[in-house]
Amino acid sequence: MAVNRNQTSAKGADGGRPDTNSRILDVAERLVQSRGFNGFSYADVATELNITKASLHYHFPGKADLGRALIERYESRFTEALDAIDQQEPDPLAKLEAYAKIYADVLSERRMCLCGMLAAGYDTLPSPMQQAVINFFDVNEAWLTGVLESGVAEGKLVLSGSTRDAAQAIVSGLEGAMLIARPYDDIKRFDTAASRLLASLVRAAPAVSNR
Amino acid sequence: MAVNRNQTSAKGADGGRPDTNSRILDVAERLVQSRGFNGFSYADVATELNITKASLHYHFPGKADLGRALIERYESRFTEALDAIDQQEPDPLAKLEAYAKIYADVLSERRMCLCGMLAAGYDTLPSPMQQAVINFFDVNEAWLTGVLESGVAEGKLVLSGSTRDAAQAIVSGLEGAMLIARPYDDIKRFDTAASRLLASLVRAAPAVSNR
DNA sequence: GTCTATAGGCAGATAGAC
DNA sequence: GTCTATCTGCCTATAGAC
Repeated sequence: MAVNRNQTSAKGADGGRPDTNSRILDVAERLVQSRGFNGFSYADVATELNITKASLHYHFPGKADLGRALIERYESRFTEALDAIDQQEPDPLAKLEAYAKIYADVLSERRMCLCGMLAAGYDTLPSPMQQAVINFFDVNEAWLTGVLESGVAEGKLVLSGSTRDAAQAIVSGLEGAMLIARPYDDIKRFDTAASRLLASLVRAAPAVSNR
Repeated sequence: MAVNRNQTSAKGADGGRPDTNSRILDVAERLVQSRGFNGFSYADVATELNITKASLHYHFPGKADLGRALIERYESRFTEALDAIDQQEPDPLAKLEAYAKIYADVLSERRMCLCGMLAAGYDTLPSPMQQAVINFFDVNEAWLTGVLESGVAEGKLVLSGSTRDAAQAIVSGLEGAMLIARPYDDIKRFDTAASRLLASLVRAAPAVSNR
C-alpha cells in the first residue's frame, strides 16, 4: 500500500496507460516532494511529459489548482493506506509500525512527505492549499488518536500523556525524521529515529505488572 | 541567549545602529525562516531596507553567497547559545531543556529553524549551502551526544539506545515539532511535543533502583 | 486536448555614474 | 557604498488555431 505513484497510476477505463491528468499529477507530486512548491514550474512538468505549458493550463488552470489537487489525491491515498492497516493489522502497536512504514516508503524514493514539504513553505501557499495541508495533519492525528485509544483500552499500550498529544508527537516526530534524513540521504537515520519514537512514546504494556 | 535577531544586531564600532551588512542578513534571515530560500527575493529585502537590489549585490554578489552567510551566522549564534548553556547549566537534563528552549524561542517569532527550513528545500540549494546545512546538524548532534554521554556517565540519564541515535532523534524531533506547529500557529503544540520527546527519549534515572 | 505564439511580470545579475 | 538603468531569462497565464 504505497502512497507514492510515478508513471503507474490511474489507468484509463481500458486498463491502458494513465490519463494525462494523472500523469501530470504524478510528475508534479514528485517535484513538489523533492523541491518544494516554489521549487518547480509548469515548464518542469511539461518538459518531462513532452507536452506544452499551455496544455498543462488546460488541465490545471493555475498552480494553486494543481497544488490543491495534489494534496487531495495524496490525502486520499493516505486514507486508503490507513484503511488497509485497519483491516490487516489488529494489534495497535503493529498499526503504528505500519504507519511509520508509510513514511519510510515515501522516503525510500528520496521524497519528503508532500504535506510536510508544504508545511515548510506554508506561509507562501495560496489559502486553499493551506487549509488542505492542515486537514491532512488533522486526519492523520485523528486516526492515530483512535489507534492509541484502542491500545490503551485493550491494555496493550501505556501512554504517559493524552492520546492526542501522543498522536501529535508521532506525526511531528516522523515528519522531522524525514526532514533531516533527506539531506543525509540516509534512510537508516529515519528508521532509527522512528523506532525510538514508537518504542519510547508508546511503551508496550508489560505482560505482568510488578508495581 | 536568543538565536534570532531582527533590526538589533551587530552594532557599529560606535555602538550605533547595525551596519548595512547585518541589517541585510537580519531581514533575509527572517524571510528565509518564514518563506524558504525559494520564497523570497532580493527585491523583498531591498524594499524592506529602502535600498536597491544593486546595492544588495554589492554586499552579497549572488543569492548563494547571501545564503551561505546566513547559515554561517546562524550556526555561529547557535554555537554561542550552546556554550552559554554549558556554562550556566551543570545538569544534563537541564541542558536538554535549555536546548529545546532555543527552538521554542525561534518558533515564538513564527519562524522555522533556518536550517530546518533549508533542509526542506535541500535539493534546490547551491552546493556550498548544502554543505553548510549538513554541518549545522552535525554540530548540534555532536553537542547533544556529549551532553547525553555526560548524563549517562554521571548516572543522571538512562538511554535505551546509543547516545548518537538519541541525539539524532532529539534534533529531528524538535525540527519536526517546529515544522508542524507553524501551520497551526500553535506554540503549545511544540512545547508539548518537545516535553514528551525529552521525557520519553531521555528518562531521568530513578534515585533508587528497585530492580 | 494539444498546439504556437505571446503577453506581462518578476527573477537574479551587471555596467557604470556619483 | 549606493544609485539608475538595463539585460536576459524564466515565471504564470491567456488567446486562438487546429
